[in-house]
Amino acid sequence: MSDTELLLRKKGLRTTKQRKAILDIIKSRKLPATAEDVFLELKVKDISANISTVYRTLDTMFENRIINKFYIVGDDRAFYELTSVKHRHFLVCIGCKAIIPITGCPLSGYEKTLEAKTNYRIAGHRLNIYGYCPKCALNDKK
Amino acid sequence: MSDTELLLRKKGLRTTKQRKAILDIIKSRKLPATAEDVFLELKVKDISANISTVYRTLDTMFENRIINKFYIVGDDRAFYELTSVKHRHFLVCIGCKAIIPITGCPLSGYEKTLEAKTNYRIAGHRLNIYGYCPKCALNDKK
DNA sequence: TTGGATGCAAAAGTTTTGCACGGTT
DNA sequence: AACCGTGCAAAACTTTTGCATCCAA
Repeated sequence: MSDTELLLRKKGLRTTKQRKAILDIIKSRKLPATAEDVFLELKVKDISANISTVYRTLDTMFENRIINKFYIVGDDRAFYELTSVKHRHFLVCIGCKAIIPITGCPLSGYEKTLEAKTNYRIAGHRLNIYGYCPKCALNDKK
Repeated sequence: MSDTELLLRKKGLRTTKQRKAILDIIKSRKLPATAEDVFLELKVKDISANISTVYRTLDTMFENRIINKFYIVGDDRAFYELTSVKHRHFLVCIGCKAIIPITGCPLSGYEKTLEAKTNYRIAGHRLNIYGYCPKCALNDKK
């Protein structure tokens, strides 16, 4: 049984062709993907899956904490990535919208402080950093 | 001339009834508002403004850096707030979706480090922290 | 007066839903 | 066999756009 199938079973989810394919795509991506990205890659791979199935599957996986879901400023669509990828953040270019991962999280330790201060049970955080990449910085003097 | 009008003029924007009302609403809110929030409050105040005008106005203000625009996990709509509010972050309850502002930013200093490391010109960041508020933590043992 | 802003209606884009059918367990 | 997942089509929801009209400068 494949790695991907195990991951689904562990959560009590049925292992269908579509789910395996969608999860494999998410796993293979170096960067977060949109529902459309997944849908198009399925087509390229000649695996039939309806767009509503893609959304439902991504939603199910999000609820089962297999993947994260988030938004990036400048783009109104949801992005998805494996929750098991090493914790990281993204640096987003305001100009060309390119996103690059940043290694090292500046928030280690902070969550505990906050937990004590607020009495919330902290589950995680989402941080994106915005700026201009070297190329766009040249075109956009501000 | 009102404060709100000055803010618009400073950016070279025309001061219309709708723009003043929309900006006043954003200013009066303690927490970020959605386009719909603004639209409904306009109605309550009996100020006629079309939903497309609300979006266009918010967009114009976003481009002129009068307001910020961002998303919160669990809600697919855009939120807006004044850029001039003191820099802050939000703690979002995964259960009841309540959001509370957090004082103190754990990222001061980090951006300069990153600028040196990446050669990007950093403009800012967006951080949200997720967890369960005391009430929801009781109902959702995980 | 004139160019930018608004209202209206229609469309675009993303995401969700009802229902019948099909596939996993 | 029972139940969950999928396809399809339609709808819901958020956001954008074209165009005529209106209004601030």
